[in-house]
Amino acid sequence: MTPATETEAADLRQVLQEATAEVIVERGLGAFSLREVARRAGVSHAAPGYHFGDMEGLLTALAIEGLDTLHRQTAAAAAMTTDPIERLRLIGVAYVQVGMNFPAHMEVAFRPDVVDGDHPSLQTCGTSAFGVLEDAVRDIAETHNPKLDVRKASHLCWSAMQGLVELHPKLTRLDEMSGVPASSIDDLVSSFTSLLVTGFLHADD
Amino acid sequence: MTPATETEAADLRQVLQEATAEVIVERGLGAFSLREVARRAGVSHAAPGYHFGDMEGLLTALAIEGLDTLHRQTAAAAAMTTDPIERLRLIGVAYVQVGMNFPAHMEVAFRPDVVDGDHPSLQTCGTSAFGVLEDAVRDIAETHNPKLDVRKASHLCWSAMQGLVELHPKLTRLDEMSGVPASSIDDLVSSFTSLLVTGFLHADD
DNA sequence: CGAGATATCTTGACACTGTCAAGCTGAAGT
DNA sequence: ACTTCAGCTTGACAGTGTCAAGATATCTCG
Repeated sequence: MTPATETEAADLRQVLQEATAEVIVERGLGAFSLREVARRAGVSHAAPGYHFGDMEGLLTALAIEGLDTLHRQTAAAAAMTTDPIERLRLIGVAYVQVGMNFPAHMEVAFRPDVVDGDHPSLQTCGTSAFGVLEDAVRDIAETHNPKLDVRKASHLCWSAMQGLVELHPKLTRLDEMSGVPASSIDDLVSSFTSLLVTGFLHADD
Repeated sequence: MTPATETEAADLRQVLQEATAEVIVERGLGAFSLREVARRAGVSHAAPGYHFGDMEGLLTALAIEGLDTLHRQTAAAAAMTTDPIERLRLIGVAYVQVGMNFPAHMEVAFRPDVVDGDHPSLQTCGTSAFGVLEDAVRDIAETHNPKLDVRKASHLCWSAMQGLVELHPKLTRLDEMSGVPASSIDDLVSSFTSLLVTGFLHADD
């Protein structure tokens, strides 16, 4: 109720982003409500708009936070080994773990219909996260196969991981319907990485 | 204004689905409006609800139509060749072309937050579409590498294609920002297929 | 110390929304 | 001719996002 200090205002922005993630996870993005976020944060319905401009601004801030987390966690994973192939696998595991630990953040990160895709920070964070992956693929190319098209191979890796995160619930259901024991997502990441790297090592584009 | 015959009612359902796809493409799914669909179809705001139950029902019908189209077009593509490797590439091209020709259908097809993921037809169409892909991968395993885990390899293919369709706008932008000439999506499909198949041929799980 | 500026809210209004219920109309069935 | 039914329309309601105006506490400056 009382006006906030700068620190309190920053705290409120963080509370609003946490409430946003909570509402997305509980209700689905399709039923997202800015007023519900305000209620959970204990402020009036107009407060989020003051801090973030509008609903798109708030969701964009959440997407930036998500891609920043993705970048930091994939960079940390990459630093855990000097073996380029193992590095790619660890990056994949980190990617999927961020997707599971921050589902709302990652869900909005690739939704041009609800976030501002032109936002500079969103693009910068996305470029940084992609860079970690591309560096790992480049290392593989340098040590095992200089013929590999690093750019395209990096695109394939990201597409595969992004597709896995999004499709995993559906693929799991397909497996269950076929009576096949579903794989854990970590297991799939390792299998995917193995198959992808095998292709990279033998590629002769 | 006048009550419809059964044929006219079916026509209206089709008109509503076409208007739905149009609104999604123009406004984005995040700003989708059922009343706008009704306006474009020239009926009252309650008519879509009568035919489809509610907004989720309408979007689910669109998703089913999309997956059915995907199944039919990937099956047709698969029938165009007897070479298993070329078949997989053609399936990938067909997948991406459906994604580009029916963006609204494919956008809602994987959105559990706006469609009814438990709808039997949605699952049946999804299973059928996946089956075309899995058959192609199985043929590759039988002719080139019996050690290949067909299920996981199929999952990888679908994840990669789905990820490509969704990420292609963002990846294209990353390429342009880096001064790299962006690849066409068909070119990427061919490169992806080549890399994936190379991995499949040499896999020894 | 008081006045003015500023940041950070709140309140209220507006137009739009999805859903539901009641009612209308024409065709089909008895 | 009456009843039933499918396929709508109209109207109401509660919730929504955004905007404008106003309130309040803090900060700055003379």
